[in-house]
Amino acid sequence: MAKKSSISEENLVIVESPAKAKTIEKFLGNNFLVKSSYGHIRDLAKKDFGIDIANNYLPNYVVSDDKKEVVRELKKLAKSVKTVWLASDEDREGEAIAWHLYDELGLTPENTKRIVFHEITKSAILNAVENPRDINIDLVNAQQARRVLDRLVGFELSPVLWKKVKPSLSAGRVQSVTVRLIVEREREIFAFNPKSSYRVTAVFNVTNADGRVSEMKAELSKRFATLEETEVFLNKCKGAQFKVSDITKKPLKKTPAAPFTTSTLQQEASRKLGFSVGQTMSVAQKLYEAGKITYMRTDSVNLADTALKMASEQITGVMGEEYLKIRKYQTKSKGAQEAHEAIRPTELNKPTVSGSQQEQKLYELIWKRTIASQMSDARLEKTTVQIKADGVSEHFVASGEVIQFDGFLKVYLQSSEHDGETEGEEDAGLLPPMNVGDQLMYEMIEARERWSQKPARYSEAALVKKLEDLGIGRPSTYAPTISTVQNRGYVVKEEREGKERAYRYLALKNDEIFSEQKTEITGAERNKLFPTDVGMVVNDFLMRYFPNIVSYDFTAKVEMQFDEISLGKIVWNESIDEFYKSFHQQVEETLETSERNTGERHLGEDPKTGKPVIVKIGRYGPMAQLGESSEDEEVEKPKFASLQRGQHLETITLEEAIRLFDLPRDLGLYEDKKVVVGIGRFGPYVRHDGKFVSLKKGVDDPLEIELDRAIVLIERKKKSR
DNA sequence: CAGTGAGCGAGCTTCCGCTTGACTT
Repeated sequence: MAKKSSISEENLVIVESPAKAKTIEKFLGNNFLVKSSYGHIRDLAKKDFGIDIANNYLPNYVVSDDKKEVVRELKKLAKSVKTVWLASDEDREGEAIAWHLYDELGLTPENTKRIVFHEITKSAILNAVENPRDINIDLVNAQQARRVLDRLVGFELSPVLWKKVKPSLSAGRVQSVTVRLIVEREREIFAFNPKSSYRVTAVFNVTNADGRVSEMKAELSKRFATLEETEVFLNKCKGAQFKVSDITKKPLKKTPAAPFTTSTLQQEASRKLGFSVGQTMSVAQKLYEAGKITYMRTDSVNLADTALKMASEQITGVMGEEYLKIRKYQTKSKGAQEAHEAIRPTELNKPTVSGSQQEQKLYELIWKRTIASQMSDARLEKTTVQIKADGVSEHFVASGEVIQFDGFLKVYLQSSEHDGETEGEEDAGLLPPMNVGDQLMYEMIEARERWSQKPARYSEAALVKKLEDLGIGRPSTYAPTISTVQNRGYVVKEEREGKERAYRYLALKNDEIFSEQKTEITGAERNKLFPTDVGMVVNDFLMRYFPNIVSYDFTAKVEMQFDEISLGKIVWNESIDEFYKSFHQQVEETLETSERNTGERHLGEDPKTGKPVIVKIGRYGPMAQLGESSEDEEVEKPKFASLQRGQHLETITLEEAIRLFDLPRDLGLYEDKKVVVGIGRFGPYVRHDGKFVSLKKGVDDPLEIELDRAIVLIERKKKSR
């Protein structure tokens, strides 16, 4: 429904989001016109930092290009109404938006009111209108300090990298710590030394009262460090009489998780639906714009009273009173500002929704999580059975769980913390009935060599969780930050194939021990974040010269300052000055004293020519160099070769680097024309008769490929056209 | 579609946090 002439209204309400504006307009009477500012309308100018450092860090704000039109319209409307209601979010950034609007639209105290609400419900909006206040200038100043600090750090640090590492690179309070996390995790993995031990499991036959026999799995309570110990144990088990030595039953309670925030939604959508964080946000945006869910960029786990009422009706109506338990959740995350509700369906009596498949799936996930958060605990009984044999000191343990009341599990299965793991717990089912003293025959006892797990590489969603734990970044920046570090070439999201690993396997059956060598695939990765060479070199540089900025608690420390500013206890530009004086000196000193950092490594000498072999970051990325450049015309110029996919400055060996200079390589003649293999701008290729055939990664290695195989590829290409 | 890597210097790059579309293949 189009509004009547917009000039006739007496009140103009300005919120941040247009979807929000539409909803709110319905709650307010005809006297109110509701418009959106589309977020911030101004930002620091680009040139000269946008800050007059000598003049108390006076910010120079300009209306952003894409907001000129918005500001023009708001200005016009503001003039035509009696009262302008600034209704941006109640957090640091929202308060600043209100202040920028006030300033830029030329408002006055007489015609302006500041209102806030944390949920988009009729009662919350009407209540806000009843209780206007003034703009909180201390909170605005805290935001200015935040903005100025980020600009100073980003715009002073990035140029240092341009001079010392490579042009166009970037550094910042958030992105540089993000890269650090990934680099350090990669090095932990590289340094990790897996240790093996033997895990022993057994299958016992349990005879029921009616004579039926069922199988029961049990695990030995101890792992053995060596094959010898394992064999000694299995020998002891030969002919041993196993008995049930103990049965304990313990009640177990499971509690639902809090409703979704941006970060937890990204994590669950990644685990259960395989979405990237960017994908989750754009699908959620669609649902939000269609009015199907509440705002998707939030750090709050709170639900509006109206939502609790809807949940209560839905749960009691469909599942019964005993499934209902209304709960209030508290946020645990550092620096949460809770300007919004948790992410929930706008109407809780709709378990499904129309739309694309992705929208349907994400919506259902949100619906289930929201409903489950207001449901009863699940009650389980956990049974643990101990099994022992005379003369054997170690014992087996079998455990089972029985659900006595499913509670919230009826709608929502929480996924485990393990990344990549999908829903469901261990295969703990029901145990067959038994009594202490019962004799059990073993069907089989197996021992399998197992390795300790290396630390897990970050997925996008796991990285977001880590950042949130450290209080770094905000709901609106998690997805963009992950794009930035990839766009800068610091991080890549990749698949890695696993490697084969041999392990020992022993089995005791019919009192005989069998031993076998088996193999497994280990270390395969899908959609995980890896640091690039540039990422590592930049991180090492920052760690050496700016450890304070890339420290994990830098953000937490400055946040404490911002809090003080927002309480009016300290003056914002004095706080910035204290930081900037020493930081700027640090920048100057680094520019003067630090060497160019290209991650250069001397691998040794080429045995054929005696020339040195080095690897470093060149203009076009990581490369190897054979020989040194020299002023002397007599001396041969050095040779260069790019590193291949999967090769890294830190780990490449002399032999691998030397082989890179074998390219381009003559394979021989085919149809009287030369066949040459090399690496070009677009990767490895085979050239024949002026035509190129690309080699697929992981299929053909340019260093290994033979003439026969190359001919196959050439012929295949000929046929395909 | 199929290398490049010296050194100089012009002119450019760059931050974080609020919001949506606007562009196509």
